[in-house]
Amino acid sequence: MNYDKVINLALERGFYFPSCEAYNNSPAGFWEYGPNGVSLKNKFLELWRRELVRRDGMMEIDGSQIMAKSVFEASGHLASFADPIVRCVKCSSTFRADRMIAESNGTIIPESADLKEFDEVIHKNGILCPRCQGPLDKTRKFNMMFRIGIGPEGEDAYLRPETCQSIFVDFPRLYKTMRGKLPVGVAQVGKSFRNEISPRQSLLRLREFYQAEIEIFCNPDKLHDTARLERVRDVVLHIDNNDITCKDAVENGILPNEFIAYYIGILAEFYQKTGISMEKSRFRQLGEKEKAFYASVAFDFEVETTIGWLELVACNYRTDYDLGGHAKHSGESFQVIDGDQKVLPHVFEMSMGIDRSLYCILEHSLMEDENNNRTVLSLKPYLAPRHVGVLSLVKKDGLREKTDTIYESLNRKYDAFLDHAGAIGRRYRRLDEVGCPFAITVDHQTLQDDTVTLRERDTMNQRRVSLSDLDYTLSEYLAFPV
RNA sequence: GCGGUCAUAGUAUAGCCUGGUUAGUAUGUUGGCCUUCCAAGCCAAUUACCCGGGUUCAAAUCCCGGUGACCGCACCA
Repeated sequence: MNYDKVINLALERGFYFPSCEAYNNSPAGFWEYGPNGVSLKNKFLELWRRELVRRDGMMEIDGSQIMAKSVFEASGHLASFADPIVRCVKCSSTFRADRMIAESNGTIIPESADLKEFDEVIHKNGILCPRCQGPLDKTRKFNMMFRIGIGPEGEDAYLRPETCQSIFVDFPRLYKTMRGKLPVGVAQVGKSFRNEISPRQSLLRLREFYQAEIEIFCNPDKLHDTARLERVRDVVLHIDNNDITCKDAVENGILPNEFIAYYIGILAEFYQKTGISMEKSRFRQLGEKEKAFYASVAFDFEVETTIGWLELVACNYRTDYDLGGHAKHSGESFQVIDGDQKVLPHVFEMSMGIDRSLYCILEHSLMEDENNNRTVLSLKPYLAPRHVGVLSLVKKDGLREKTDTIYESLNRKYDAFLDHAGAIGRRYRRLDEVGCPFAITVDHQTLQDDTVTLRERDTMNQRRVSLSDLDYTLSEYLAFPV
């Protein structure tokens, strides 16, 4: 299935759509989730909590989206989350200053260098616009963080460009009050904000987007954690073009240690359960130039879609970059006691893009069933926005009332959807399209023996189920995997 | 940000070149009739010219500007 089909489904069936549609000057890069999208997202996050947060005994927090300027001085975002750009006065093309200079005469200036250095090199060498040979304006920095003003004085603060900074800043309190013991994971789900130059492709490149981040604080001397690795030793990873178990990946040096292998393992098991095709997924180790400024080792979890490979999760070993930075800037201690050792913990993170993950789930789940002339969103039942359709075969003879009663008995526990209108086949098709895995239909026999037909989405098979068994049957079918 | 293409109902489209129609069609949606399990049929209703300015007696149509989308470049923790 392709991008166009997915976005069409998203627009038509209330998964997601552009923000502020009524206003024609609304900027790009902002999208909203409709009812089916929210329901899918909630269930995806419930799976995430089950498979990662609860499985590993992590803590979850919910931090502020607006954070003090100091936080981003310490984190390096003010200096490094920005590109030096230079603009042509004549044709107003904009270039990355460091790259343009390198291409023009081979001078390598680090992108984090002082802006004057760029201007000096441009001036001395008489570098002109590579496109039109026009003169170049002064180099300036484009920071991708949204700056905002707090209070009447408009004091500088920023919308967070990643959710994890509050995890780092909160770490000492969490560790003390929640009886922390290394290694300990802290997780957070929420919005992050980046002022992308050109947002594209709906959920895939947003200016305001959801992240689910996990930061695992660990003792750098204790990364050969064989006991943990045992739990996922046989999980097969597709990594750098090999299919290899977690255990073998460590032994062959593909993964640096048991600790990281364990987390990569549970992450892989989580994604397996989302319905994203594992044959179209891979882990990829990033080279020196691709890595983020804080990472010493980095793996991306990537998924192949009809518009290419998408990065869904960035797994970074951030060392003590963050806690060290915050300790230095705040003057607070971020060291903790681990056994008889005083350590500044290192951090391994799994930073997940939720919106992109949801897109991949949709694209990998959407099917065209030519034989039955229908579109089916073959979601895992536990992720389906609607669990069960509750339909009356016809409205008359008391069937409507009976159906309403059954619906009311289900709709607190399940995402049930009541529908009396139109031909039964049409109603089944509509449910198929939003991924509803089951439908029960009330017919005249129901009035006699309290049974209904239970129709299964993927096979279209039907069987009769007694109303007294319905709750049990549904709860079995819709349960999250163990 | 740059270049190219484009913008008409929830969705897909006709009409634009050559200005004047009640802005057409399909599908969807809603209500009704019919109907005892897979997009049937019939009746009715419903919904649109991206925004601003200009030209003109008259603009969906021509011109300018803006915004957005798609593709390419660049960018992308």
